[in-house]
Amino acid sequence: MQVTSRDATGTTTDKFNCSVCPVRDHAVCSRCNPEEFEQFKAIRRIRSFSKGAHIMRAGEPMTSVGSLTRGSAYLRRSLEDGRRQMVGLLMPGDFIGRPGRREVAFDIIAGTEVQLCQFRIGDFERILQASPAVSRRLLEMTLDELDAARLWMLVLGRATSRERLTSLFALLVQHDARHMSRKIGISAKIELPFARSDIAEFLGLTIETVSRRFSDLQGDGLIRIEGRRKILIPDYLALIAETGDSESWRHEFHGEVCLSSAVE
Amino acid sequence: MQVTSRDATGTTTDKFNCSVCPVRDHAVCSRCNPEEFEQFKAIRRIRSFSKGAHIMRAGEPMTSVGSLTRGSAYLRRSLEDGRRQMVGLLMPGDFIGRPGRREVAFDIIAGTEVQLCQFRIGDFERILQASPAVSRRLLEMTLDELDAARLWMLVLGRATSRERLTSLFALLVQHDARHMSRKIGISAKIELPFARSDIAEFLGLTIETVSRRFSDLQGDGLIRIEGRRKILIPDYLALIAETGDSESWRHEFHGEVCLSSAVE
DNA sequence: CCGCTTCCTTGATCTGAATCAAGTTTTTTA
DNA sequence: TAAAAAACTTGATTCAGATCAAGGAAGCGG
Repeated sequence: MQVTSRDATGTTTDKFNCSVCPVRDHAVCSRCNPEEFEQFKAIRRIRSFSKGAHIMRAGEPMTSVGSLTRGSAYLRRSLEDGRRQMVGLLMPGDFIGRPGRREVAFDIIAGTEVQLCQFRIGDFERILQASPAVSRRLLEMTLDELDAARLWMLVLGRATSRERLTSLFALLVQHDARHMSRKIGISAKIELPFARSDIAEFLGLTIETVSRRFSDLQGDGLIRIEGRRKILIPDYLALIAETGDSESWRHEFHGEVCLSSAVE
Repeated sequence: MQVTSRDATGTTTDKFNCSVCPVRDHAVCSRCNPEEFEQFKAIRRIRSFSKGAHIMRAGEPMTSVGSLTRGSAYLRRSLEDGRRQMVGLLMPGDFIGRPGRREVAFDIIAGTEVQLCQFRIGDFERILQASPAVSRRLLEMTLDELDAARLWMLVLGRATSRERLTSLFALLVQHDARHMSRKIGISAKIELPFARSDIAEFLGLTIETVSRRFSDLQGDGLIRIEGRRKILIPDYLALIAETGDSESWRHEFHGEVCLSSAVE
């Protein structure tokens, strides 16, 4: 059983109830049988990180893995002269860490206040070995992330700055839709989990270019900027028509797009 | 048991001996017990594809999965106006296809003559359900591919054309090293599995830019172009110093870099 | 509420890679 | 083995996004 501890960025508590866990039905533990679930409960440790904190740093030993339960975080990798690229976006339910590897490969940074449900890597690996339900779920999640990473490689390799920004909006709308298990209407409102500089790092652009494209898209009526971190998308289909790959952004909805107009 | 069949691009044969399979010790089946191994043997189907052939096409139903046993292939994804990006490189031992998904997400194209060891997706999924060894191995392979994809996202998002090309060379040297289980000396010779236009698609550049950077690197003595598809790298460390991320290309060797000079 | 800092926007200019345009070399085919 | 096609290289020009530079708006700490 875990001793309660505290460090610079986070706190540990055992007062956490899995039955009201916000990611209970899509995290790595979501397909466990009751017995496996008890094992996880016994070894879990809830921690929180404040916005901007490093959850892990590339190169340091990987001591724990776990699920992101609240907030959002991102994976980042840097070139030696400081150029940076975000290489992944972590939303509630996503798994953090890599069983079978002893060293962290990417910086993981809290984009907002973040809450994690962590396990020491050895403890987790023991459950992983023993439980086909857990390893199957983790495989499924990893395969999904691999597909998403490859889809994003197309954006980074070939899309224009306008296409990149509209693709990011489409991605965020979908994330919301999936996690809120809400259907998307013709219009949508998204909360940006990042500052402009983070968006630039995500898209492989500079902050100035990102800012200009925000203005352009607003000028063209494709988005409405409502305060620094909120944007309204009056017509989702018009937006994805600007991504250069509307087919896959429509398709990725898994058939949940609601085409009815007259929402706005 | 599989009936022998033939189609436009490939042939099926049952004359294939797993005990001399070139990827026996790192493919998805490499950790099976003898019983599981027999199951694979019973359902496998060997097929070959000629250079340039589509092994699978994005959007079509995924009917089979399998291992690449000989040759190399790549994953590609296109924007609607035809811009293309390679999003993965498949070498012998790599797994093709995605259990749990019914539709192919990427075009898969044979870069050379290719030989595959395929299974019908349903057959494979049955073994995957039953065998922890197979699902653990597939998880491990998928996690490795995810890391590789994310590393490449940094190249596509932030690297200059010169850095992209040197990174590709570093990647190919490492692939060789890993598959030949041969240590890398200070100098290396690589066989390019692609034409210039494929390299351009891989790097997110145009063919003209790729050609110019080849010439520049040769002019600077970092490579020697020996025929269309062979290049000699006289000094690997000098080459990776040009990638903008020499640390990770050195590191990725898993400590196998041989620093002894006087090889050339 | 004020001053400070951080974040964001906009403008002017520059630059690396794209595009357009020939040529050259290699490979294929007849 | 000659002709045609495909693959590659090099040069001139253009352009999207980077860089350099300045100012404005929002959040914050006292």
